[in-house]
Amino acid sequence: MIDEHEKLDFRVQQWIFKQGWDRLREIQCLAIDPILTGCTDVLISASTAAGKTEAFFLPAISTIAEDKRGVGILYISPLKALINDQDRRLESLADILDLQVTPWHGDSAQGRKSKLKRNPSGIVLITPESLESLLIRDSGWVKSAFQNLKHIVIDEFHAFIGTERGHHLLSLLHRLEHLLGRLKTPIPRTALSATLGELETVPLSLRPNKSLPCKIIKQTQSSASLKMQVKGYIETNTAVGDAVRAEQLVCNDLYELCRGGNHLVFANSRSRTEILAAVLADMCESNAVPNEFFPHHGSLSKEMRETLEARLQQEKLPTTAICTMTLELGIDIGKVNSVVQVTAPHSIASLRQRMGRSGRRGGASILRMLITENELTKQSSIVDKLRLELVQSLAMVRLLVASKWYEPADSLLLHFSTLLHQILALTAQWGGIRADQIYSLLCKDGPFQHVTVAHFKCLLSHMGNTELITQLGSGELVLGHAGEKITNHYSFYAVFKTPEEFRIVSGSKTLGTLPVDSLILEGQHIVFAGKRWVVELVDVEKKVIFVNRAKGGQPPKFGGAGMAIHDVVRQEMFKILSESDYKIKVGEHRIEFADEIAQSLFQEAAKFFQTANLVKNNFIQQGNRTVILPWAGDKVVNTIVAVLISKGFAAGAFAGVIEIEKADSQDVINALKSFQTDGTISANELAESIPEKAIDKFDEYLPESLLIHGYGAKAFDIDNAKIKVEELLEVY
DNA sequence: GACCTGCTGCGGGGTG
Repeated sequence: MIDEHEKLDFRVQQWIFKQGWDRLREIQCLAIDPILTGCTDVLISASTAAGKTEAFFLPAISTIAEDKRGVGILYISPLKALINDQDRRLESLADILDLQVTPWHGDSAQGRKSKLKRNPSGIVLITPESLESLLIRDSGWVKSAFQNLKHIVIDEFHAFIGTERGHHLLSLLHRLEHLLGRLKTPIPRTALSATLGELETVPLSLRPNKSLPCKIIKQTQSSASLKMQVKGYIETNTAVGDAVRAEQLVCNDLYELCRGGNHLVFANSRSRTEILAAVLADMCESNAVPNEFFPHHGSLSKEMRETLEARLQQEKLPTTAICTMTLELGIDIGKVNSVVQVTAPHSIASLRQRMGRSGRRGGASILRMLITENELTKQSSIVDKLRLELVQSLAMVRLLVASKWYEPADSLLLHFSTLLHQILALTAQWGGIRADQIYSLLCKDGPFQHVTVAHFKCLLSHMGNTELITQLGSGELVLGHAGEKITNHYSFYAVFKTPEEFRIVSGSKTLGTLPVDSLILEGQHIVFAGKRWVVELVDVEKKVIFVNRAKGGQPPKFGGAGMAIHDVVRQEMFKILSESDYKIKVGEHRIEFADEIAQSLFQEAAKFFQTANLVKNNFIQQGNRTVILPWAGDKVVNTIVAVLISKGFAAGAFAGVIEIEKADSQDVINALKSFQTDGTISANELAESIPEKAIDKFDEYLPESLLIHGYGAKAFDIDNAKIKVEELLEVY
């Protein structure tokens, strides 16, 4: 392995020598053979700053050093900022081999693009959207410029897996291989990712038709350790809306923990990011010290974000960024002293990604979680009594540390919105194309393999009826009037959309706005602005949700909406509550990772859990309300809620706990028994009663039947809901 | 009380 580098181009070896590296790292050595030979896909999984990019580029560049006709390497990134970073990092290596590097995205220099158009060669760094625009507008040039393409590499691959954009990317790569006549001799793909976990499933996400094998290269367990702590806070009954006062305790600790060093504080929402940054800046001012706390999120200007990124990277002044997921991906900010997570993380995959941002010079990663729970009153909801935000956080730490598990992509999604986009894109690219060609390219051999011929026919005929496409006398399909209009606008290229917001209105008063990507059913109970509401009417046209006040105790602080929590996380929560123990076993020892307040909050929750006998008691009657504790993921929970609403109950779910108003538990049990035995309710049927089903960008152009089908597959899981209901009913 | 990502071609005006 020591001499592995000698297989690289002589000039690449010289470059390595000039960097002062005494030897290549393990993943870099392991990547040399598979990338030089080019007859396999490669997945490189290693932490941030472990040299993944070089692991790909050193051998890949060696294979194109001699033959410079045409573009040799295509690098694809989810972010423009990463392309700019990569352009800088490749400069010296490319210079030594006299290779052209061209960043190609919406904001990159026109001059360098024109130069590539005249003389295509070297390395192109591009986004999926820019690649789409090249295929549609200039596929002839792409065909000749990429004729000699030897490698495709995808950075931050986990950011694409399971998403609409990821499906778009797979479709683009398949269309590119088709255009270049390389379906039989596929161009090897390399995926780079820092997210560890179930790597065996990833090759299928990289090439669904398996026309090339995939070599997995994984960083062996680094000696770097992880230090983590969960800190608890109790919020005394603050007036609702006094967000600043509520965050003061957390800010006192943040000030002590972070001042003087470089840290990232992940706050989960833009508004909380702003509040924390403002409170901390005020604290600096009143203590007469320079401010070193700054916000970073998607609504801030590019300039503000870049200034803060540069300040973090330079490490000249102590800096703490209070941020959302904008600082989660691999933008070049160097490593920080520690990472702080305020409020429960949304997924273990993102927690792992955030954690990897700390750990300087091979030292330990340091992660703290600051979790605030409400002080209990007589009115407190069961979500508060069970301290579910804290319990979820403890469960996620355990899964992160002990089991190396992370949330897999939902493989049941049908991606009809993206399929419609790709039909339009293919038609625009080819000018005219036959239906059977589209079907085999996109569905049979491409990434939309779940789509049946019947679905595809239904979609095409609807697209014909709505003038998105038109069939010529020859049988070929071309763009229709509506299709021309959509594809001619630059907004066509991206498959994801910025979600529209619905106004929440009570009487004549607007309470605020809510993105429509969450489940909203008429009759559903929701929490908004710290109060309980029942949805009366959804006006899809005007984008308004009319609500009325609902009675029934103090609403829970946590879990009214948000990202879907996975089954495995809820089961881990149930496990630690029923065992009254969250500590992590290592050999004979049990590792404590919670501070005193978090420990006592957990004990409170565990005691409530035991006293109410919640191991067995799945249906709880509280006055005229019934509460169900299914300990299941949100897809199953949402399915049970929708089933109950379809049977006339007023149901809602918070943090995975189902609450049914004005309902006797025996009636609820009977309703669930009939759901289990009558076998008539399908996901499509539940989806039909959803007022607004158009979630993804091109959903509005889908025929109603496919819209329902796609929504049903995305929101509901009848099979697993039945299994869960059977479990719940076992003792009843 | 979620969060994030991306995009064309052209015309007009200023600068060297």
